[in-house]
Amino acid sequence: MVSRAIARAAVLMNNNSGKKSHGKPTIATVAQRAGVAVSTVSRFLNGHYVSKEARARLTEVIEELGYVRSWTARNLSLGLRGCVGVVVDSSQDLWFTQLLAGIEEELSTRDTSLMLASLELSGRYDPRIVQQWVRERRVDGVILVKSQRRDRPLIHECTEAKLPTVMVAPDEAVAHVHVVRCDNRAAGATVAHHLANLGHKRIAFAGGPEHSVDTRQRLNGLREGLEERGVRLDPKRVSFCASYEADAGCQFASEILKAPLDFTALVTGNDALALGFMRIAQQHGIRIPERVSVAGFDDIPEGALLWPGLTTIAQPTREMGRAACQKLFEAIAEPGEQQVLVYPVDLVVRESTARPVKP
Amino acid sequence: MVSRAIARAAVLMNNNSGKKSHGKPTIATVAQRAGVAVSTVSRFLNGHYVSKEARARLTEVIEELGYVRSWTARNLSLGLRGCVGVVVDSSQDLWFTQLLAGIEEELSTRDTSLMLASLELSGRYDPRIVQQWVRERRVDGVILVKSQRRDRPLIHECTEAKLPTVMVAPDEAVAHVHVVRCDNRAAGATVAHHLANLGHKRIAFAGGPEHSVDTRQRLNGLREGLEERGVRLDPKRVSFCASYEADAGCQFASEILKAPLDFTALVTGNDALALGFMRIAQQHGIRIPERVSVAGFDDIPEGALLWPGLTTIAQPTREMGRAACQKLFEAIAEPGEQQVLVYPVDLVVRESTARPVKP
DNA sequence: TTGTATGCGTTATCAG
DNA sequence: CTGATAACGCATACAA
Repeated sequence: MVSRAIARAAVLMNNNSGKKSHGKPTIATVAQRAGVAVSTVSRFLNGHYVSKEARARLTEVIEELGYVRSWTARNLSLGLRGCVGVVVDSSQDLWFTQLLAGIEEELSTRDTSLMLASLELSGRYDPRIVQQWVRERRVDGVILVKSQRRDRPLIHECTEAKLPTVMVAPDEAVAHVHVVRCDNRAAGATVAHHLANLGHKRIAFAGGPEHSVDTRQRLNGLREGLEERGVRLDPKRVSFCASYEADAGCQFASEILKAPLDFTALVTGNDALALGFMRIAQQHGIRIPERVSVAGFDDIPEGALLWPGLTTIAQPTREMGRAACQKLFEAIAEPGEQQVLVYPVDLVVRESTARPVKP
Repeated sequence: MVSRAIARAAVLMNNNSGKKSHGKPTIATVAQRAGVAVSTVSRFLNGHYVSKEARARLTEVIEELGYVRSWTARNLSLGLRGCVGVVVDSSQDLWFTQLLAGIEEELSTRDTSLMLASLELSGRYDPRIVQQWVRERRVDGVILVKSQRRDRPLIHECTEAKLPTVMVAPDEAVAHVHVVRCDNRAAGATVAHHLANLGHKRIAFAGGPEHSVDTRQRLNGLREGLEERGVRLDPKRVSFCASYEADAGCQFASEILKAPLDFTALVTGNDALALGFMRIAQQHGIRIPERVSVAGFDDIPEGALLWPGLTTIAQPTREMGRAACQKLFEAIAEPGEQQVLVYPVDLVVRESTARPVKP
């Protein structure tokens, strides 16, 4: 007992003068300098009850010492990791990089780092890394981006482990997790109105995979939007691609261009499909938008880079990234109700759509 | 012997039974179950000296308990953060996202997370977040991607703070840090040979900023490569853009297209510039590659998406990301010599280059 | 409101 | 080679 008290005294001595550790001031240094207990400092740092005088003294001392708290220690004490996981099919996805910017922004305000996981890093689907995260609880929460049907087991594991989870733009109906997405139906309707206003009557739709919720909602929006303008979307002109990749758009184009085009405007399930279509169409000498107008969804940056620029629907992607992060932090702080946040979309008109030469 | 071990185990059991842990097994749980001290377990985990028997017993117990070590605690003890910083102008940069994939890959093998910082997140240059990182030592090291002249103060702060630093594809001459980059001179020479082989004699170069090291090296490589084929690069056909963005490429195109083209092939400082040029050229009805061949550097994914596809020089970007990460970990483990890793490049031929119609 | 004492899970030191 | 124990820096019941 006595020896222990002495040891403690020695420690305090050390903290006082020599700063034996990394040289950086700790909560103890601050406490001592301010003449209060460490717990008071801790309470102050976390915004709990502290007397006016102590508060003033502490702000002063902290400033003076240039003290910054150790989040590692805090996390250890709290049983946290100070790190959230972000999961996406491929970090190459351009829409995702915009989302990432929003996440990054929000993360930088807290002291939380992030771990990235691409489900398809090396060409084939492999969710094991993420499964490790949840099993070993290497992250305090996860943001699942654009998850699909094949991710169901993964999602299940997250909820099962009671790991705070936020899904962004899920292409699946999900429950028991926060969701941040855009208004796909409105997006479809907006495109519809744009094309109808230009005078298009014969419009085709080339979606992503048929079971994709995004595709279905966008298609519904398109159909309804056209009907509102008295234009009918002929089911014969509706088709689906195998994926959302540009390759699938190329394939669709190669297929459809075997016969003469019987439509004046094409709406695709997303921008990548549109770009793929445009690439092949141009290769075939088909002029856009003179011969056919093209519109997509997502507003990926490439759309603005090529000629003609792609008319598309923009989501407030960065804002959605920030929101996802905020929701995740809320969920980590106190697991509560699951919310669904729906964001409005915007039409971006570029050169790929124009009045039809002959309706 | 045996009975003593058992007795000790019993005591430890008692000691431990009162603990209110999160239910997860800790190093102590493992130690008592295996009948050894925590320090032995720790040594085992870190690959230090442990007797054969203890080693065997521990692997067994750890497997049995499903024990996973707490990296938070480890970092606290080691004075680390378990997190590296990755800094780039804009996380939207497509070349960067490929690099990120490599970094991600390497990070996932260790238990280290990452913090992202875009120097130009909100439109204007703002290195304050990164400065905070180094001052408060919120990261164990940083990877600086494509840093430029304006980043000099930042780099200085990093080295000053003795923060392990790796630079990837720096566009500046730097010392005292690890560097991972590609062979820009060879890249230029490779393009030169490709174009010369196609029969081009009148070749133009539109670089990035004039002081850019990348641009200068690529230009030198191009010039030398052409000379090797007996083609002279006319200085009148060499110009520089204000930036490496597509916009600058557009601007260059608008400018140069005011007069008739006096060259049959254009090499740009990077792919983005090439895309910008192509967009405007096509808008002006200039056919690529019939009227002018175009080649860039970097092999960003968009280059393959449009028509005609862009001929370019590919870097082993992902591998470079992994290497940067590895070097950083080495530097964190033991600060030592600064190395420069130079990676070879590859020519990717697409549709934007062809034989000139009339040399 | 403040202070005391202890826990969080590892690693490092140093004596056996 | 192994074991006991002091850091690491912070949070928080509990007592005052």
